[in-house]
Amino acid sequence: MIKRTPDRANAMSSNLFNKIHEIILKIPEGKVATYGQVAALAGRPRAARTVGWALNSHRSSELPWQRVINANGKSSLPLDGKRKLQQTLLEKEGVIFEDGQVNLDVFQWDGK
DNA sequence: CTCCTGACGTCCC
DNA sequence: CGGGACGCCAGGA
Repeated sequence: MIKRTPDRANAMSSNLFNKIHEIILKIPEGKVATYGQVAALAGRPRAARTVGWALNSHRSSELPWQRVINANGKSSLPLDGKRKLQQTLLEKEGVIFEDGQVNLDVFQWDGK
């Protein structure tokens, strides 16, 4: 008899977070993605905030949070210091900041 | 179970 | 163009 393992969700408590993490890791160097974009790829186009929550909650050093910015092409980081750090890291990757903001038309990740 | 908060996004004024 | 308010999703108290 096939036991219907109702604990399917038990396998991964937070599928969403895992997905977000995976997507962010997929962002190529020299490119950036917006919270909304990551959320959309994760399957929750309206969960842009959740993406930010995931990063803030996890803040894994292995996670290139630097490549995740808001739809304005800028950092949503409230801390100016961290914001500067992000800009510096991205510039080192080849992302050009124009007046403190990135040209998404050029550096936004295609998602592929 | 209800209320509050948060690395966002979009509309309105 | 700048500032304010609402909506969405998930977690913690």
